Amino acid sequence: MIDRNTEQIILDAARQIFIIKGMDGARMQEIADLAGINKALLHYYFRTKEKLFNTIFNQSFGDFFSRITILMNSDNDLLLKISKFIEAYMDIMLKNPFLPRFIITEINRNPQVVVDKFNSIGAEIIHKNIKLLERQIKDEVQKGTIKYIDSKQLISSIIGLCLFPFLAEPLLKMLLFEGDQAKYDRYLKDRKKVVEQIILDALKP
Amino acid sequence: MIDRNTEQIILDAARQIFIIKGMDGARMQEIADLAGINKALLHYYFRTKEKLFNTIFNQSFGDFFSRITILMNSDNDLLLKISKFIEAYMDIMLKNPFLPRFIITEINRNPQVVVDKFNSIGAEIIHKNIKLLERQIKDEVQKGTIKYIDSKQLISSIIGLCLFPFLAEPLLKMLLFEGDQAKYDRYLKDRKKVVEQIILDALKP
DNA sequence: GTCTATACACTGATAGAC
DNA sequence: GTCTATCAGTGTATAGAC
Repeated sequence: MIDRNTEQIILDAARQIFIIKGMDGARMQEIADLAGINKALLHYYFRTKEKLFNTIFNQSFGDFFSRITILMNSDNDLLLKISKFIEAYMDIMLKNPFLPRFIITEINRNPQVVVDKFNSIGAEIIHKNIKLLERQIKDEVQKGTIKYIDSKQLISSIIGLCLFPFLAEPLLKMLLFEGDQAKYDRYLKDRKKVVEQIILDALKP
Repeated sequence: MIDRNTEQIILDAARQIFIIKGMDGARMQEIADLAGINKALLHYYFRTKEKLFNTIFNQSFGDFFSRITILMNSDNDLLLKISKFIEAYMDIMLKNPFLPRFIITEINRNPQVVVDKFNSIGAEIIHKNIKLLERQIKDEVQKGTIKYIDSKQLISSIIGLCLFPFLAEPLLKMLLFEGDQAKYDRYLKDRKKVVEQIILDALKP
């Protein structure tokens, strides 16, 4: 009925196109060309462009969040947990540098759909983990182990520091590195330690 | 020849649509409807969709950078300059919350065009200001007034901390605030001081 | 300057042969 | 499962009347 190999080839091609051009900008013809097949076969496997897109988006989005959840699940000491989170998070992004922009772009196009997908993928477990992390932060603040900072501000700062270089890559590369890719890669590589340092300084009592 | 009033109405409508839906997702019909005119008139004023889009994008992009340039031009002491920058930058974004996502989305679609536009808008003056700021950072590091940090890492961290809440708004609102807009507005309002605190802590020798 | 009507191109989707 | 050919819908753009 379905050739898993062909299906995978289509998904790989679709992912590349959708991630760069987004749902609206992507063309079925482009995807077919990249996959080395014709349009009709795309529809044979996925019926509509929207279904194909949703498959890609759900994969990426689900992957994105499940990895984060795993990261948060460790029951380490807070500072160690944060350090490990930053390191692992940056590693994931280095392997999927277009993912953040893809998700943000799609959010821009249709925020509601993203919220719905998030809920269908497993909002509860993620919420639970975030609440847990927030509680941990508040406890440490209470104990005086770390300086006062609002837990939501801290979490968004960590993620923002990690993601921004990927979200704004072309701009930063142009503004700071005169378009030099090698220098930008070096910057990305160094980023882990910098983010860790900034966050730890911010928490030092 | 051209009714400046009608032109402005069209631009306002086009901006709203393009900023949310992007170049590919926007429809001329939608823009015409929002402007209260018909499609033909859009073409009378701007000939093509692409020209209309470029007008909007260049305005937004140019505005975005010229404001930043002005901010950087003050010859204050570094720490004061950074504090003032964060404050003014956040104020600009609070007034144009969709701007960062609009620019990132367009970058994703066509990075080269963005680079070209950047160069045509006035890359030299911006580069000059960035180099100046980098020099200032390096000098202060040298003098020991601030702790060592790579100047490019510092600059991107400041901007990232400011912009991320706007870039990822729907996600953050959902993940951290259960979709509560009022809470999110409060978070944004507090953000200035948090970013300032984080950066100043990172620079404390 | 502004409208209605329409031309023209493109793209998603399907029919049907192999 | 895979292809070629084709349809139907949509969207940009223009022609021409007022």
